[in-house]
Amino acid sequence: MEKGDRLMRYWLFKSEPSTWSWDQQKARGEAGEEWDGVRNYQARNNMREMKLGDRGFFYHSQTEKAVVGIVEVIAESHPDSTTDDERWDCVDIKAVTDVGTPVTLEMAKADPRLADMVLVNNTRLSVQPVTEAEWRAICELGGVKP
DNA sequence: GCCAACGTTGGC
DNA sequence: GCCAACGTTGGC
Repeated sequence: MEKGDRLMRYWLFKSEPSTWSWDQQKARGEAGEEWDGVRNYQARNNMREMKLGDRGFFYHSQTEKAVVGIVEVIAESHPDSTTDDERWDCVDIKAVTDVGTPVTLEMAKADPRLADMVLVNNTRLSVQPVTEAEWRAICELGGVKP
């Protein structure tokens, strides 16, 4: 492997469907959308780690509490256009595919492979890292090719 | 609608 | 630099 190369990483983006839903994300198509409005350092730091082509789960909080889609990072960290505050950056993501069987929080909690997943243990973090093993497990539960 | 968990702010 | 107060998030 060459210098600077790095394996694809996996992430999870959490959104309230009433604020920004998977349908809205899909409607943006290839153009994608800024994942703006994040005002939490940990979540921001995770976005700063993201590279083009990284994949992520799209999670609906509140009413649905389930992973409903898969997204791809199409622009690396840049200033958040919704604020002049220089502290806040964000990435752009586009919808890649639906998760056929939405993977609910309940399902994630019930699966021993996901016992250490951030989603299960730190419910409040809105942008989270996902391990490759967790990625594969969720994809399997959701009926998606990883 | 409530409450627990957590992050952030501001006074000292 | 500590800690209490406050605000927000998200599961139930």
